[in-house]
Amino acid sequence: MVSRSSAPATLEEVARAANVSRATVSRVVNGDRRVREETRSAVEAAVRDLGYVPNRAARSLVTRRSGSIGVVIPEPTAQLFGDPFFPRILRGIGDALAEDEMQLVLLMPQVRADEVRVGRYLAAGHVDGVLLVSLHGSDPLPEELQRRGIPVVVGGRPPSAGITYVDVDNRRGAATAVQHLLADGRRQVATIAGPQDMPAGADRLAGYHEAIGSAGLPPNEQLVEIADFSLEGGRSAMERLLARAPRLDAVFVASDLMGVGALSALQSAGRAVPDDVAVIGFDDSPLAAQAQPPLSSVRQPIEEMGREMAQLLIRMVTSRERVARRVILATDLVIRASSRR
Amino acid sequence: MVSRSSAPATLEEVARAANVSRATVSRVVNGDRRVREETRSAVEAAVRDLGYVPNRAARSLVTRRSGSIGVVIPEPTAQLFGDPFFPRILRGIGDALAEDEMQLVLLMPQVRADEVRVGRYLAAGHVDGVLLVSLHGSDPLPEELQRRGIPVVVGGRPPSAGITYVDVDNRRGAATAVQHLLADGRRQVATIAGPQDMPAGADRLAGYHEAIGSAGLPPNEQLVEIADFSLEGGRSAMERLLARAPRLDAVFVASDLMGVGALSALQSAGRAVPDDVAVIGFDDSPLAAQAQPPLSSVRQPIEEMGREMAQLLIRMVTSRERVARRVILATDLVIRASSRR
DNA sequence: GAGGAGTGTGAGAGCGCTCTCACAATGAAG
DNA sequence: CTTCATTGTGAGAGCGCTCTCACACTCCTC
Repeated sequence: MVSRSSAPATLEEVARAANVSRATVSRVVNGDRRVREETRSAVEAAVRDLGYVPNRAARSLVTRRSGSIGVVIPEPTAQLFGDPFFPRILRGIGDALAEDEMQLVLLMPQVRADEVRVGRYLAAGHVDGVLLVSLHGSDPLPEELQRRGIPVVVGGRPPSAGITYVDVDNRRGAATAVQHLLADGRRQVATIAGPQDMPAGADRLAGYHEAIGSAGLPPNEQLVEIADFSLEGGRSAMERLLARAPRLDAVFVASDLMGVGALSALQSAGRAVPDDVAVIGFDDSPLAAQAQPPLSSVRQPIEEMGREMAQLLIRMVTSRERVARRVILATDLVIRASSRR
Repeated sequence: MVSRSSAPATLEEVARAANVSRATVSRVVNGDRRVREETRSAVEAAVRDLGYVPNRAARSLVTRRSGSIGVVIPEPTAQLFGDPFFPRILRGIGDALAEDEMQLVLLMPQVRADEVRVGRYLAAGHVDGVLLVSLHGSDPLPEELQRRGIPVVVGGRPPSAGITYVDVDNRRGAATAVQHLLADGRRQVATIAGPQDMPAGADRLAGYHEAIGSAGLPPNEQLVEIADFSLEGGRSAMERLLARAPRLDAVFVASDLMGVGALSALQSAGRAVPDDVAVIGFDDSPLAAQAQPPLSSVRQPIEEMGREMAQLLIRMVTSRERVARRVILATDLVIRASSRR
């Protein structure tokens, strides 16, 4: 029966009810093994009766751990995708944190001033560790925090070494997509790449080049266009490619949003997909499945990325180990009508 | 100069450095006016010198306030939109909370079991208040928390009265869109509505009916289709409408995603937009502007909604007032090519 | 000049918890 | 039967902060 009294129960009260000391209740609550089975069950009964829930503040005060971790997602990253990247990675993070009863404190700096404020906040030690999801690689925050001794895990490849991070295997994912196109008999495989100052953009282009090279084909810069990950950007990049290399018979597009733009440009140009031109996107966002024709795409394990980040961070926080690790998650190629003969 | 010593400075140390008592430092830090100007600046200097930051846990322990509020976004809501509803509302909330130095603790229950866990967590008093963003109206959580004396503000119209909430004026927004179509000379104005168990879905349909009625037109259920807020749902709903009422000359669609689906169905059916059929969507998501032709839409002030929710909650937390309030935010009609002759 | 009404400051209790240390009780080893 | 671990438990000291209360000073007012 949960007590209906206004003030929540304290350790003291539970101890009195169970006829033991505060210390013993604390042991039971925190899973210390050295408690007689009999005592333990008496305490557990008292905890249940009084509806006792430990006071986080009091616990934090003595353990010097807040039980919460900060998740920093700069505004541009949050807005970037039409597809639900943002909720999905948060979900993965949230899942993993919930298992350890850790709180997720969300921070979304929008302007430079916010970033400074957020940095100060994090450095003040209000959280036990920090997860940083950033698609642009230029953020100085992770190194700064690391220098102050605050555990940090970055999502996506960070600019500098020495920082623990989790990334999707953009390079291999892209290469696999291109290999698929080549195996299908396509010979003029173009690509619409993302911004080259973003690791995801650069890595996917590298994967494209790698696959082309491995197939023994000569590199051809006429077949490469850089765009900005937007639908409109994809459309105009496709138009430029068609103008420059009218004989292309396939295109690997570094995001689904751009892929949908490319499809629309191909349609306007009277090219049939996949008969004249095969298209493969990246992200496997809901958009891809709903496109006309449905767009083949490289699927990223976003939730898993979040979960992995959180788990790495928790390990750093609890073990105080400071070895930089990196985890690269594999992608899956999802074949749909846009690349099927 | 920020101290480089490992342990962060405490009130005690600041007090010693400034040659005053702990109480006085506390007064300065918390902006108590009754401190001599001279004393105050001495304390402030010491704070700066030592890089003092108050320990949240210690403060919480005595004030019985955690300085954080919980934001609950059930998974389906987070995933629902292709448009960035989720980051936008969080951004509004985050902004308002940052002004009062409140932490945003994010909770994303996915399954029923999570909801129970989250409910327990919130009821345990680990947060000072709760914001609940839910598009489905059936959640029992807000009432439960309210009963336990925890301040709650809901985003979107909740099922029961007596709960403070912030909503967008879905009804008026829809009515305005339909009025615009009618004023343009359209006479067979259809609608693709959202799920009727969601307040946003029901309210937008009500707005449609209201505008039709106000114009003195007879209600015609042949012109109403219910869909599920998805692109594919919009497409097939449009097909059904065309089959049933081939002479329709306009359609108000309760979301942009469905609107884009409707556009594609109209195109397949050989209807020119806006010449044969005018289309207006809802949400003003990025999708709307990128559609072909660009889709007119009803813009919702999402960030403002988040900000308003947070401000209402903060007021409830600090003033301990428990009067249920409601705030309805106005929408804007954004006219694009899809409804322009 | 006595009494009040501020105003500025310090002493000290205590928020609810963890954790060290001491100690009792038990059993194994010599 | 002592000695020494081993195990189970309690006493008590804080963690860093806020807030009440008391007190020392002003500065008026009659």
